[in-house]
Amino acid sequence: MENDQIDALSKLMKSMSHPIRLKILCLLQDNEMSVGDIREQVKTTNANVSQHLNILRGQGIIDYRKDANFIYNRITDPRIIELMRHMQELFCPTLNKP
Amino acid sequence: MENDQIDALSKLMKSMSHPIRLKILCLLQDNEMSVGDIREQVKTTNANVSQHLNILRGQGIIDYRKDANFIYNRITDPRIIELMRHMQELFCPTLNKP
DNA sequence: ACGATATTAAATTTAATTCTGAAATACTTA
DNA sequence: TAAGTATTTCAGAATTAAATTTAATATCGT
Repeated sequence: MENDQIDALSKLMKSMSHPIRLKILCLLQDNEMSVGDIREQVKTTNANVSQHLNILRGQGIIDYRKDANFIYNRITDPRIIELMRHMQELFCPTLNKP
Repeated sequence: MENDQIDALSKLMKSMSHPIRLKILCLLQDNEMSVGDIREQVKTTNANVSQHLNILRGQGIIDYRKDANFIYNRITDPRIIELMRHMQELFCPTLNKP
């Protein structure tokens, strides 16, 4: 594995590994959500959520659509959904048990 | 997914997502390696490698065995190997192509 | 035991993130 | 247009992480 790829992957992982951002990604696995909805779940300020969303957008992980004065966010990169699924499977034993 | 699990996973990911530590994990995917060997590949100081190894040890990701005045490091958690493999598959298109 | 090499630990400095609160922008409805 | 709601931006303070330097410990071969 080459150094460029390692750097790129480490940036991606770093952007995902903040607890608030990881929780946002969990929430967005299933549904798209507005900033306000996310703020409620994550229990922080609007500004804080907005900044974290920007970091995820910068990595091309999420995207948004505008409707009225709401912004609905969703995961764009299917690999991220796949990765989240796999990590939950590996590290969250209480989930996905039949 | 619960908050505890999110926090635990974010800590794990954070510990993996430093470029030097990610590279160390790549190197250790196949072989065990001494600190000096790692230092050569990663091109930094011994002390720096040692610090990063300590962080990975603290997360239970890697382990070591002593032989003479060498310390051979290896990945202990099979889930980490599995995760590394999967991430390379998803994000490193040049690898694993037949 | 001595000198050489490998490794770890502690302390300091430097740099990067994160949070907060206020102000600014965008859109909607009355 | 005025007022209300949702979101973003900005600047600074607070926190946390990283690198460097230096000192300490351990093990080998002779």
